[in-house]
Amino acid sequence: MEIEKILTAKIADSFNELFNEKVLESSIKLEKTNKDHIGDYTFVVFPFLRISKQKPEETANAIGNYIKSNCEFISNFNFVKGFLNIELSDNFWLTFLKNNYNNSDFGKNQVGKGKTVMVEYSSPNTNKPLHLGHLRNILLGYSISEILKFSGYKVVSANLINDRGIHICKSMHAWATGNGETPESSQLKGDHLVGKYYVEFDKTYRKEIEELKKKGIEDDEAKKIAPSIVKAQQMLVKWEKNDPETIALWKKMNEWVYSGFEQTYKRLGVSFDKYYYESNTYLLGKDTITEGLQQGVFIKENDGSVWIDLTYEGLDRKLVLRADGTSVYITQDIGTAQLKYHDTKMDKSIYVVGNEQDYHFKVLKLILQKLKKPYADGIYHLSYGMVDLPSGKMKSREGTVVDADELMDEMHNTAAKLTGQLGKTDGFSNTELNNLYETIAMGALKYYLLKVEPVKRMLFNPEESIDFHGNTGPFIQYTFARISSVLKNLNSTYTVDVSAPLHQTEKELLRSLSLFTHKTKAAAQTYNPSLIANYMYEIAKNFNRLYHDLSILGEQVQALKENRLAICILSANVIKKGMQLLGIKVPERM
RNA sequence: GGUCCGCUAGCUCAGUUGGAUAGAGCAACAGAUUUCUAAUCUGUGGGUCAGGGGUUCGAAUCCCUUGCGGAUCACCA
Repeated sequence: MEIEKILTAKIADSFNELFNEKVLESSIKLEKTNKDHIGDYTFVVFPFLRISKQKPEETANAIGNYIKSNCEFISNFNFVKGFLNIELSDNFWLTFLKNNYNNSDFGKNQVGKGKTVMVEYSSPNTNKPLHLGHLRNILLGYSISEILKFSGYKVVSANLINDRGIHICKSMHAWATGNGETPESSQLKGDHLVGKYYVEFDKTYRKEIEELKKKGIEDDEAKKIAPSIVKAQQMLVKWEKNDPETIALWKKMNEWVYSGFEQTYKRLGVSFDKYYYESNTYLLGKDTITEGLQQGVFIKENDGSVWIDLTYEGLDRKLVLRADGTSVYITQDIGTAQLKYHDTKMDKSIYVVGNEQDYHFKVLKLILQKLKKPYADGIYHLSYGMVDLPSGKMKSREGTVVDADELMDEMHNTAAKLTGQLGKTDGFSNTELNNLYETIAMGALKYYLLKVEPVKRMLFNPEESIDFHGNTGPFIQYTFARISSVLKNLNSTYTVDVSAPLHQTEKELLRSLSLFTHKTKAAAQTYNPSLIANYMYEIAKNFNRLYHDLSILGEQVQALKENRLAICILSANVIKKGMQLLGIKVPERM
C-alpha cells in the first residue's frame, strides 16, 4: 500500500537528516502495531542503533519527531523501548474510504498482469462418484482460479479425466454381468450407478480370492488368477485393441458418469474451460522421451527400458519408458504438459493434486527442466493434505467415505432447519427459500474446507461443519445480510467528509479493510485461499463489533452518519468480493 | 532405510518478510437486546508453540538434532 512507501521514505530521510547516514528503504520494515498499543504502524529501531549511536528510546523519539513534522498523515507517535508506534490521522483513513468505497476494483492486484496460467483441478476417475476429498480439491482449484483472475492473470481451467484403465474396466465387467440397469431405470445419478458396480466388482473379486485361498493358493497368486480380475484385464486388452463392443460399453458408462459429475460441478458452481481425457493422452510423451535420449537426459538400458537418474538431485532413478516401449504414468504427464503448452502457451501451470503425489510432481518438473522445456519453471504443484474424519482416514473398503452429493444434501437440510427455527424469512417464496438454504449450506461447506491452509491435513467433523456460529461461512454471510439490511432503504446521495472524527471501532475496521489488496496479492503469490477465508472472518468480526457499538442509521450528526454508511458499503463490497474469491455467495437477507 | 510434509489451549484452527504480554472459534461459566437482523456482541478461565541445542538486541517463525503422525521412494495410476 502506498502509505507504507511514504512512511518508509520518510524514515529513510530521517536517518539521513538526523544521523547523516543513508539507509536503504528496502531495509526499513514496517509492521502492524500490536493491538495493545496505540498506533497503526510500528517501526522497530533496534537494528539501526549502530547508526544512531543512541539508546533505543532516544532513537525512536528523534525519528518520530522528524517524520511527524514531515508527513501530514501522521497525527501522533509514541514509543516503548525500541518500538516506534506511528498513528495515522483520521483524515488519512477517511481519504482512503472516500477513494475506495465506491470502487468496484478495490482489492485487485497486478501480480499476474499480462500472464496466462492454467489451473488443472478435480481430475476424477470415472469409476466412482465424488467424495469429500474431491471436494477439497475442487474448491481449492476453483478458488485459486478466481484469486488469480483477480490478480490480473488470464486463467484457463482444465480437468484431466482419468477415463481409461483397469479401474473402469472393473465397473464395466461388473455391469456387463448384471441386468442392464441404466440411470433412468434405476433412478440413480450416473456416477453413483457406475460406482455401485465398481463396489460390486470388488465384492465379487474378494470373495473369489477367499475361495481360492481356501483351496491352498497363495494370496498373491489368488489376486492374479481370480476370474473377475482376469475378465477385467481381458476387457482392457480389448479396449486397447479398439474392440467395437467394448468401446461402446466404455463410452456409454463414461457418459453416465460425466452427466453425474456435471450435476455435482454445477451445484458447486464450478466449470472448466478445457477437458483433457487420458484415453487421448495416455500415448503421449514417447516422442519427448526419444528427444531426451538424443539430448542425453535419459539413459537406455540393455533391455530397452528408459530411465532418468535423479540421484544427484537427491531423488532416485526413475523409469520413463518400459522395456516393451509402453508408457508409464510419468510419460503421460510429460506428454500432457507438452500438449497443454501447445494449446495454451501459459506462463504458469498449476496442478491441484493431493500431497501423496508430491514426489511425482517434483520428478515431473525436474525432468522437464532438464529437457529445457520453456514451461518447466512455471509448473507448480498445489499440494493439499488429506481430509480425515473423526473416526480416522476415509476408507472405501470400510464404507467410511463421505459422498459429496449426500453431504451437500445434508448441509442443505440443516440450513433449512436452522433457518426455519430463526424465523426471519417472512415473505420468501419457496424458490427463494430453497436458494437461501442452498447458499447457506454451500457457504458453510466451502468455507469449512477452504479456511484451512492447503498444505495441512485436515479434520472434517460433521457436527462442527454444520455449526453456523463463530468462524464459519454463514457467520460471514450473516454479516453481509446485516449490512444489506442497513443499506436497503438508502435513497439520498451522500459523500464522505474527510474532516470528520472517527470512532475507534470505525478506524479498526477501516484498517482491516485497507489490507484487502495485500491479502489478495499474498493469496495469489502463495496459492493459498485460506488467507482470504481468514481475512473474511476478520472483516466480519470487526464489522459486527462496530454494528453492536455504534448506531448507523440512528446517528444524529449527518456527516458521521454518511461516513458510517460509506464504511458499510466498503465492508459489503469487500465481503462480497472476498467470498466470491472463495466461490461463496452472500445473501441480502437470511 | 532415503526423501518430503505436518506438530500452537481439552477439540478445530489463525499467527505477513524473525519483534512488544502467542490469538480466534467450539466446549465451560458470567453478562448484554423497548434499537439498523441475538446465525450477534462483551467478559472469565484455559499454553513448556512436540523435546533439546544453535544463530541474535530479539525465535512459534531461520539452522541442526530427537520424538510423534502422515505420505512417498513400483516396468501401478
